[in-house]
Amino acid sequence: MATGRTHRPATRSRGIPEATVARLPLYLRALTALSERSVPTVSSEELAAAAGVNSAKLRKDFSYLGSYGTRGVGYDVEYLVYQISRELGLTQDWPVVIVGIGNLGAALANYGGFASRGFRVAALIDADPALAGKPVAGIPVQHTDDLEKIIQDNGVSIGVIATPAGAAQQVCERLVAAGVTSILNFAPTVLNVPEGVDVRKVDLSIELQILAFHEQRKAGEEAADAVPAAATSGDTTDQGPDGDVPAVMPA
Amino acid sequence: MATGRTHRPATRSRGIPEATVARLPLYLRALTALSERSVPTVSSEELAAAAGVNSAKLRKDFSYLGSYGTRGVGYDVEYLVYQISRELGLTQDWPVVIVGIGNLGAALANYGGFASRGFRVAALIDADPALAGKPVAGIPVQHTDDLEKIIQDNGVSIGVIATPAGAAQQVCERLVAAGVTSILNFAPTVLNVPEGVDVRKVDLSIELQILAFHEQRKAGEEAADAVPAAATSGDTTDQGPDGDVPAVMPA
DNA sequence: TACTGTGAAAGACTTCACAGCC
DNA sequence: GGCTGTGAAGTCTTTCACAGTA
Repeated sequence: MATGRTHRPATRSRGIPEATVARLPLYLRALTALSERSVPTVSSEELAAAAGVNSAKLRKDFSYLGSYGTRGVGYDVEYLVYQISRELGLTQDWPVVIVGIGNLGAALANYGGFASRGFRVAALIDADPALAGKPVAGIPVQHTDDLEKIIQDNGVSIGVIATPAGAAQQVCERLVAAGVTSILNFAPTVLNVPEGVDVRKVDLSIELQILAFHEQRKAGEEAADAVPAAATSGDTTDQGPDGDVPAVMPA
Repeated sequence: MATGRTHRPATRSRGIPEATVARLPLYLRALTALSERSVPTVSSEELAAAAGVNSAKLRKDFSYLGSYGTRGVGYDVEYLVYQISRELGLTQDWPVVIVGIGNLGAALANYGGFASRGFRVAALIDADPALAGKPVAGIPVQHTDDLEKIIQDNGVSIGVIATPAGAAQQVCERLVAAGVTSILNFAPTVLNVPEGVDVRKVDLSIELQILAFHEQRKAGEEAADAVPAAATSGDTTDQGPDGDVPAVMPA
């Protein structure tokens, strides 16, 4: 999914498939919950259910990390938590800046899921002078003018953009120039970045649009039952219309 | 493919690939921007750049919808906007409820990207009685007690969950029981839903974790010249990165 | 000429199914 | 017996490359 990829020929390094990487946080979350309940071990079947995937996929995913399970028994919860955390790089501290402290930026600043996973909100930045100095989630908002200094002083390599679309590219360029090499973009626009910089995007309305697509199709199917209009090439019972997807889908 | 029809292009064309569906909103966004600038036509190359994908992929994607371009010329912007909107089901009105009006719920309620795409926030719902009646984004918050009535009165089929993780499954069940068949879940938990209900999830911290993974790897590459085994953290029981699994086989 | 539309090839990801180990 | 780890098969997605056409 559209991310500036820096592919090198991969000497003999750990080539974990991108799809697997995207699921590791899911497993980690499920494992953390088990850990909090002091569950010592878990089978691939149980963990898969908790993470919302199937067990074959989970085992395959884990096989890319190494052989961390015990046949006949399952996986040691604590050990797996550690291994996955390490693989994801969550055993280190990641200072993060959030640029654009509107509703969304404030929500992000308050979001508990960051701190609990090694991410530390090092600074909040906004272009509105009226916001400067005002605390959000206990952190004073700083003005965009100081962006470069903030990045450098805090050794920030991950930036979160929650500005309006119109400001995003410019903010992005300043972040990159100041040393940021990973960007999480909430602005509904495509960011152009140089090689070596990763961008991931979250667009709230895109997800809704995908839901609408499937929702519409459901409605269409109901109607098709009632009035079998044209025989659309077709066939088989409607049990499993091909696009109908399992409950939880990959992001 | 066999379907050479140019008329009445298959609303019901068998199976647009999921990957394509997920990109349609991206194209739509880029096209909308062009439309606002009164650009009449666009080539696959230009549009692809604006959407952040490559042109072959875009053309392939469009080929699933029908033949909406003109060889030697490109695509008519307005026409494509309409076709994609229709395909996504955005030409109809989708009343949506948001459950959980914390920071994130409020941000979503205020988010402009919904309204502009056929989504209408029909109601805001929260379990906190203190919030009841207070307007957020101009819409008064209603109490969870009335959830079922709200869903039914408004004919809502899409629900957005922005509650804490602990409340999400229960809210989900009530939504589904009341008739909701598509859910956008922001709570960091897996939702169990019956067949026929679609769930899409957005987990803000997952995206950051994926970035951290790549970020970590970048750092590793820089240092790769130095020492083969970074003495990062003690790999006590671990096999170590050396004698490791073959990871990925060269296909 | 310039660009779309699309088979066919390549690649990525998922699932199957079972060998191997506890 | 129960469960992991993994080749192999199957499916989905991307990319190539070029025929077709306004």
